[in-house]
Amino acid sequence: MTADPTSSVTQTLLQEAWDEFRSFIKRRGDRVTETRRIVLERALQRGGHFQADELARDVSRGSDRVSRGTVYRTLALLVEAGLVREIRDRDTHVHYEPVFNRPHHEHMICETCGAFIEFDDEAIHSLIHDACKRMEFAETSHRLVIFGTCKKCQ
Amino acid sequence: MTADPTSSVTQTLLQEAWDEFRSFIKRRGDRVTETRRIVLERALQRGGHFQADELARDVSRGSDRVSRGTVYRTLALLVEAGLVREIRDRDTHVHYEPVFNRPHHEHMICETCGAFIEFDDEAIHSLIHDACKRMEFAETSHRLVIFGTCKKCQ
DNA sequence: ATTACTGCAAAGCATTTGCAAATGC
DNA sequence: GCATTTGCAAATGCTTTGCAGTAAT
Repeated sequence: MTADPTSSVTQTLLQEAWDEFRSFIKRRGDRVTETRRIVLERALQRGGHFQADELARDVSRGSDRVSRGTVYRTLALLVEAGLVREIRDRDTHVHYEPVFNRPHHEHMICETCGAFIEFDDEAIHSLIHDACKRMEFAETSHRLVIFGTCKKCQ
Repeated sequence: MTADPTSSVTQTLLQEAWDEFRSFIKRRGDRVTETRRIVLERALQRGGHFQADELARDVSRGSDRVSRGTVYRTLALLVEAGLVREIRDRDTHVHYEPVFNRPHHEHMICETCGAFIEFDDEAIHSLIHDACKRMEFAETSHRLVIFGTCKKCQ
């Protein structure tokens, strides 16, 4: 149901995300800038997961250039806004994943080809919820990663 | 059921761990050294989680001094040997956790005080196993982390 | 005797930061 | 006009590496 192969992010989705980001920025009394719009756009356009440095390199070329430092600063802002989330699983570097308008899901990581496979399981969530209750722990979020070999690589 | 408050690692456990590490080293045709024994010992003595740099600092003082570089190299070896595992959750830096003779468990991380709370849930494992079967994914390991607020901090 | 291991200090590298210039409000 | 943001480049801090000396087999 995606729009077109080159950009998996529809214009409408981008618009909505930008509206949300803008409102977040204003709520904090900060400034809505073109630079921030560009970073958000490029981050969402990457689709799947990406690294800060990767995005920084991408954005440092072309007409809409944004400096490395600013990419890092804006990414942190996007995380605070809840539009992007940090993933720390594999290498030393933080990976990011857009969360805007995406349903909750867990990951399987193929140790052979590196693929991120998304899946979800209501029953697991429910058990996690129970475990928190049992331990008297107030959950804000959780993360489940399964390492192994994907179907293709077996 | 722990031995004494100052070191939660019994002498016997240390001995067993060292035997296992030694056998791993020999199997690879590498060399069994005093330095490696010291790093293993200090790593296990830390109990809970620790960071490489933390251990390096700890070990760089006192009579049994081991250099920073060697700590990192030995830690990598311990991971390969399966005596210690890497945890990448919180900050940019890798955390380590001894796995020798410790039962599998998941973590809850308190976002207020930073505590690592360990818990386990057979039912969750079983569902994870089912999910892998469904997705035709061959699991080698998994990791579940729940973020939130612990009982004390609520 | 060989070959691996260690310590040291230097190099790497993603990320952060300080500061002057640019920009939003 | 004033405060925030940006770009640039330099600094940071953990981690890795090269090399000469040391130790294990």
